[in-house]
Amino acid sequence: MPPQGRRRRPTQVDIARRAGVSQATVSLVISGGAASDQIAESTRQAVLAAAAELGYAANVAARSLKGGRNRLLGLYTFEPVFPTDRRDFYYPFLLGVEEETAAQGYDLLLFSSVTSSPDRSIYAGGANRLKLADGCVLLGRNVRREDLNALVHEDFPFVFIGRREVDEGEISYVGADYVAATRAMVAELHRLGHRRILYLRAIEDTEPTRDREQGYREGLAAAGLEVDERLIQGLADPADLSAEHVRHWIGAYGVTAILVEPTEDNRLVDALTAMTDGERVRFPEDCSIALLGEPSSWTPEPRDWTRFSLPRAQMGREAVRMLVDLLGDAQSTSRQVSIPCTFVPGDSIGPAPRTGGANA
Amino acid sequence: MPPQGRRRRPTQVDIARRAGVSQATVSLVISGGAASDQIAESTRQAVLAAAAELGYAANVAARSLKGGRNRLLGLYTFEPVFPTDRRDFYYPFLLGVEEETAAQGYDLLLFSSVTSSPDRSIYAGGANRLKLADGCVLLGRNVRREDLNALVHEDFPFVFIGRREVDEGEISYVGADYVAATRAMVAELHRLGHRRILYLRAIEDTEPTRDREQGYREGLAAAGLEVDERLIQGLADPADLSAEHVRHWIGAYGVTAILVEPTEDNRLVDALTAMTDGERVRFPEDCSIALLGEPSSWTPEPRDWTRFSLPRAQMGREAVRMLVDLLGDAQSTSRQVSIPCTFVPGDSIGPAPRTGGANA
DNA sequence: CACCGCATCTAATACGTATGAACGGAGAAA
DNA sequence: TTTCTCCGTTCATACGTATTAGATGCGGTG
Repeated sequence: MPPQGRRRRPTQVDIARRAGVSQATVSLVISGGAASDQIAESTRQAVLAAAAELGYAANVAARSLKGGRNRLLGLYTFEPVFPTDRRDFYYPFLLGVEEETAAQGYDLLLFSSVTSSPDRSIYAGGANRLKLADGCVLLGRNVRREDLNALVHEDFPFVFIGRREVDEGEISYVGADYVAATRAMVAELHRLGHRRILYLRAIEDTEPTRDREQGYREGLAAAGLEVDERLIQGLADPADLSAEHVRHWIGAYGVTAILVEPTEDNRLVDALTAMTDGERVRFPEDCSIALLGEPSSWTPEPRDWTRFSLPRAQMGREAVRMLVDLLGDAQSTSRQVSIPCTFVPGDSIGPAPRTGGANA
Repeated sequence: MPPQGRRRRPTQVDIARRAGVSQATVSLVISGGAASDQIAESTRQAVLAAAAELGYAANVAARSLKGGRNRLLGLYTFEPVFPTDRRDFYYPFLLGVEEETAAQGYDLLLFSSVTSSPDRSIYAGGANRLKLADGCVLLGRNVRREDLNALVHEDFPFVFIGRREVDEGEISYVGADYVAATRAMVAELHRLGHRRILYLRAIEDTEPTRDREQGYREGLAAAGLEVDERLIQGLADPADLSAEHVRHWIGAYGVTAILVEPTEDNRLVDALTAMTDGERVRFPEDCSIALLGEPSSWTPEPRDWTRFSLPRAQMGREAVRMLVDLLGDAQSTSRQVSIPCTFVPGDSIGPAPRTGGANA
């Protein structure tokens, strides 16, 4: 017992003693729910008064230990969030998540401690800290599959922002419709007369990348173009993208337009800017280029690249709505939603040059 | 009870059964700490093996229930945070708070539900929800004094970002040193030859405003200038600031420089931009002007106003460090820290016009 | 008068972990 | 042989809450 130390937090037992009732009664009154109307109004008032006087606040740990709910939603990011460039990318998601969390009357628990641990597993401390919350929104490109599997296995309610697949069963997610957006981008380029369209994809084989590739293939098919596998190139690091590469592709393959997949940071935009600054390649005069997504919120308008943008805040809101919905559902059947992206015209694509011939 | 329901998470009891020991032994092995070397090596290995096979993960709720603490820190904002302009202002604080929270091995609880409630009292729900966390960082200009008093009264550990005073006792805070920063700004203007310096202060009488005024007075005193009370004007809404006002002050009072207190949004910058866009007043040709602080992170460089900026991320970090320190201290003596601001030279002040005479 | 229904409330227990006290066995000292 | 010590392990309990199965009292009914 702390002799003169910080006062112990009041518990339901304290309230019970003060109000002259039992702890069980206090619990019934406080948690409010179904059985709460079984309580006489006078008793109820007495309990509430005592609680207010003592400044009572329920103990989250105890509540969730018991299996009850504590009106907390968690947010966990698989990426380290401290690099500021990425952070700018994730901020809109956070905004949407927090806004909808508030609207639903929940509080938001940011799992920072887990995030900062050296190995980025949810189970880092030997414990699954996520379970402090009633449910959790997950985020991030580099997912630990084994963690996802474990979560599904444990039947813990969560929603992923971004489409994700998992070996054992279906998971709930709110994804961006990269397939449709990429398909539309190909269609637009085709409308402008482009026939040789290069697709620069990320080297890792994640769902977003697969979706873009599928959209690319579908777009070509819809335009009646054959897929030239040489025009699908893996790009390990966007910073590698150079004027030499572009000139090579134009010369060797007759490429007139490029679709490139951005990373969450601004390496791609930096590389593009570097190319155009020296006038070594001009977009769209030498070659059209469009971004299959939207990188980190570039600061002072480097250039209005043609791209599509995902409604990140909206996705955050939608994910929270889905999660709350999931919490209310005893069956916990998984849900999947894809949200359309917005086409941003920009100024980096233009008509295909007349001289560019059929070079298939 | 789930009849065929999903597999229950393994507990220490499960491990104990499998390894043929007691739950207590498992706990001793798992938690590892001091008493762990009391265990025979063979037993230890058996337990660890069983734990690994079952995929054990400790239950955080149970663990923190036992310990009394959650390892949760709260963050509460007195302002509604949804207007995006303000949000940009508060974001750096959040960044710092979250970073240091993570570094300290805590998780961060954003009190969104309280924030969104119509009356913005901590005690909105009848109970003090802040107590979900072990301690809390508070933020925001428009504080509810009665809430602060109650918190102090309840002996709940918290740290305010920004200097705050309270009737009953001292509270802990991490503030910006507005006094010194404003004093330095006055000194700089004096060095440039200015003698008639107007101070536009917020109309509300909050600590940050009082500190700036004190710095203004101290700065004048240090420069050997008398305080002309007419040169201290209250400004209800920064949007009210107009070219007519400025011209009037120049003409009637011989003002050559203005110090103005910004709000957390961008109304002030908008008003300034509106003035200069029409060339109705030129800064610093017609009049020097400096901002006593830094408004919302203006998007695409409207102009590099002379100002000082507060290290918001650092303040956030410092607040968390202080809070954790507070948690470890049984006495819970209050702590106060003021962090110096950074002078941003900018281009909106210049030498006082020669013609400007002593007009006191 | 026994019985029932009803409205309120309480006793008891479970959740999973940590930990101080207790315990049993083996050897050593008496 | 008895007593003591020490080591490795277990017992028992507490943490704060939610929940279910009763307990209690009371008015009405047959």
